[in-house]
Amino acid sequence: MEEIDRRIVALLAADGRMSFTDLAKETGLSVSAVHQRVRRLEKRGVIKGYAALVDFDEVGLPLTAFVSIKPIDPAAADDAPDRLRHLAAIESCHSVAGDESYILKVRVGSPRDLEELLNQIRAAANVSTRTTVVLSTPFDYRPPAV
Amino acid sequence: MEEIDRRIVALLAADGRMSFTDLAKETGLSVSAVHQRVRRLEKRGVIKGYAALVDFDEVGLPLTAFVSIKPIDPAAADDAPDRLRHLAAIESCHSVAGDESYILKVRVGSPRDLEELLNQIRAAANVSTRTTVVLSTPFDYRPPAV
DNA sequence: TCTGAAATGTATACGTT
DNA sequence: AACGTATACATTTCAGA
Repeated sequence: MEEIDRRIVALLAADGRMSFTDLAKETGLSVSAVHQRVRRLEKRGVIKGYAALVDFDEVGLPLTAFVSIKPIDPAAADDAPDRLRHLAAIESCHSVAGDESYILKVRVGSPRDLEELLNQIRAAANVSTRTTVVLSTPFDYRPPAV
Repeated sequence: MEEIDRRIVALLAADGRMSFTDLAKETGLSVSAVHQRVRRLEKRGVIKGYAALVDFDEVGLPLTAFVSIKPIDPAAADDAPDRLRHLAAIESCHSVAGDESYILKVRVGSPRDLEELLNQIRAAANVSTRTTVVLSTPFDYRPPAV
């Protein structure tokens, strides 16, 4: 990818609502040229979307945890992501190298909600779970240095 | 927090560039009422910012990993986050319960870059590291169901 | 905290280079 | 690819309820 496109991506990753006017100033292009480039980056999937970054404590989801999962039956088909997608408390699902097969990041309101979620995960995907509770988050969602 | 504010937060978490006009339609408020609420949510820190979601494969950062760290000297002051913040490849830093003290999520271009980053982490924070490489990401950055 | 209207600023389509 | 212009649309501010 080319220099100006990288710059546009970096600027929007850091401020997803930056106006085309400001992007034009930062890149030295005209507003319409920037506009074209952003639309092309969206269409090509380089920019997959935009999100507001939310303070989870403020919206009733103060408990974050990492949940590593391992199949109970290693011979069974591995469709865990499809079986877990409907659980909205799971923010992300990464397939990983190592002893376990996936690492999930989950957000819930309370330890009780976490307990219930773990039961749902185990039942839905036929897996065992290992949970690491997050105590605090010094930083998160930092934009990539593209 | 109140019903309409929750809805606004959920809508912006799912589409960070949604216009005030559309937010007004979705919530049944006037444009200026929505506008006021969004500004208030931003000011109160419920909405911490906005980000474009980037395809990391497309911007030259195809390798993601989780790095768990543990202090070499357990008696030393624990200022690892401050010592690691300057490393842009670290997207997030969570203090966790369990055997290790922090879990970092990192993005790099290649195994060689990962090796170098791990050396920087160990040197900067005087920690040992345990790295779990991400093979694929079935889903990520899902908006919270506020 | 809301509304509606006015003023300003931005997004987008289109024609041109 | 990029630019400039014209128009449509969105944001922002403000007075008043």
